[in-house]
Amino acid sequence: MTAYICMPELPEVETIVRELAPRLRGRHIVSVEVLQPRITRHSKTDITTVLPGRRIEEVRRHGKFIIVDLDQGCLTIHLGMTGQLLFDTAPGPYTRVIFVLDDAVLLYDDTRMFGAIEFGAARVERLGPDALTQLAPDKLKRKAPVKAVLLNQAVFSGIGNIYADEALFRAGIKPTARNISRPRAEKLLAAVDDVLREAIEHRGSSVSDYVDTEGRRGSFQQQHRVYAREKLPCVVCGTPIRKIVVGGRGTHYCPKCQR
DNA sequence: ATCTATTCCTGGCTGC
DNA sequence: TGCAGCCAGGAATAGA
Repeated sequence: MTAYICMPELPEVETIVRELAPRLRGRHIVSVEVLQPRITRHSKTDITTVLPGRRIEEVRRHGKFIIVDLDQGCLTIHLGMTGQLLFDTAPGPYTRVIFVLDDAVLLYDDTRMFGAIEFGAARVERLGPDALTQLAPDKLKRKAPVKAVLLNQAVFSGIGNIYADEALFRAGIKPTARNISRPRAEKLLAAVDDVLREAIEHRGSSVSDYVDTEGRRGSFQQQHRVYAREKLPCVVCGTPIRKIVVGGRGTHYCPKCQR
């Protein structure tokens, strides 16, 4: 099977949570096997001893974090770059954690191991408000480049590299702009909300030609206007899209439409 | 307090 | 053709 890369940002995690919640709600965890200890590096509690016997009450999301509420405590999952949750699949070379449930086996696969699984919500508590809630424009007024502010999960949580670039394009704001005005901040937050909701409708963005067994995965990559479009013509004005580095991340923008 | 650079990790791509 | 070297990026960390 060809692996697909979904670059899990808020819309991708939301899509996964919507699939996961009805399948996990009410189930019990039978046993847990950690094949790669690095994945549980942030956990203060050994998940292999604390999880067996727990009942799953709910699955929800904050930013890019998946939160599995249990009858006692919760489990927090971050997919990093390449994390995947797979039901009833044979373990492969990148299977890092195996959850045996009362009616299924759930695998956590992750090639690059940037993802993390921990007992408790310590890291979630350090996050800013979820990017799909009502956001305060004044929080964007900082000295750092506005794109770096968008990526700062302590300011707003859930926006990653793809949707930061896409929202800045839609708002007509250059990624390197600093101390942006109130009207521009409001415009940018409206663009963030638009792009995230549209992406959720498309089940997120998938990078590569992979189609799963149901024939559906994210398709929002077809709507990308700047991300991964370096040197291609701007969809609005035809100017070649430029790629620079902002906040240590590859950043795509239209030099004419974004000021 | 805020900002910036570096680190982790590996598949896939580039170029010699 | 083969392989070294670089690139991608979310979040933690160290340093400014």
